[in-house]
Amino acid sequence: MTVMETTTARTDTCAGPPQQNRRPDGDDHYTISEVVAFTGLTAHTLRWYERIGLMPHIDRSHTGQRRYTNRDLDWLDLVGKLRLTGMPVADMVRYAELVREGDHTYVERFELLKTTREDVLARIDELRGTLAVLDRKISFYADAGRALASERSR
Amino acid sequence: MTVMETTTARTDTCAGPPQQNRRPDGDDHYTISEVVAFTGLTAHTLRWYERIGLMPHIDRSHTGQRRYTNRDLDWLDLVGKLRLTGMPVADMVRYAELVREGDHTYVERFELLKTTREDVLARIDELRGTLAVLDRKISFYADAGRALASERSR
DNA sequence: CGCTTGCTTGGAGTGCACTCCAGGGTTCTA
DNA sequence: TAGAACCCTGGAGTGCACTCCAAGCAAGCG
Repeated sequence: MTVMETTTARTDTCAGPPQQNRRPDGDDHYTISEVVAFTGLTAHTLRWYERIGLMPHIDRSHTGQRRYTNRDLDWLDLVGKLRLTGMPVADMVRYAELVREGDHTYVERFELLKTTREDVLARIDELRGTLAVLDRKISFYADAGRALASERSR
Repeated sequence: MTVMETTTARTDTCAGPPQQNRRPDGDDHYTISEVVAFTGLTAHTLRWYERIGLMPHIDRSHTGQRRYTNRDLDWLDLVGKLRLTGMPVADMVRYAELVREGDHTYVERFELLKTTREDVLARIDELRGTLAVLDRKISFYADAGRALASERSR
């Protein structure tokens, strides 16, 4: 029995609600510019992701142009989320390698996700700390502004 | 009447609880390596901050070595917080310029702080979104792990 | 006094994550 | 079938935020 089928990569495409405007599985071949429209990334960046191993090798048309699938879009969604966490690209490449290597990397992937989760929580806490400082300064400025206003109206 | 005294910079040093191990105002002269210990920044970075205008000109000893004051440390605390928000250095330099320019930049500083606050709130929300995705994947992996375990024990 | 450690400078170098370019082939629309 | 718009490649360039270097002066110690 195989818990995760690497060939269909269900484990790594459960990244959220599906995007709109997708074609049904089966005739899901998107050009690079369509993927640009979906993801907001540039074509340059998409090719670069592929070069550095952050994307699997993308299918090609008979003339060599890239044709992305729904699965590729799902993967890009996940990558987008991981990028938002501030995870370095090198770490995402590592994760992509683990996925490619198959089921036996399960534990390492799990650990990586949990570590990332902790990092995100820590970052949120950090931001809450800066928010407190910001609020203190903002209310200081607001008070100063009120003092200025009453000064002016006198 | 002057709402904010730029010379004492009270407005820009209310950044939080004071650091430990500081000397009392009056004989507060710290070498660059002491400031490194306080802030966690490198000496290179401290000099670079000064060069780009993110720090005011720092006092010098009779031989030309930098002597930081408590006020400088307060400012570095604030810079550290702003840096944690992800604010670009160029924007922090802009803020530093506003402080140097005096009271008439009050409104602009206020706006800048409020914008930063909104950015931080948006960033926290973004991170919460990624956290949701991460949690979904993590629980997926946990379930897969349990399935694997029961498989093994059978 | 010599040695180690610390500080000074301008300018060059680094690592990251893209971003763009030249020079070509392909696909779509009128 | 022509022209516009799109896509391909390897490699070079960009912007940010540091980070380091060389060469020299200064301070503390045995």
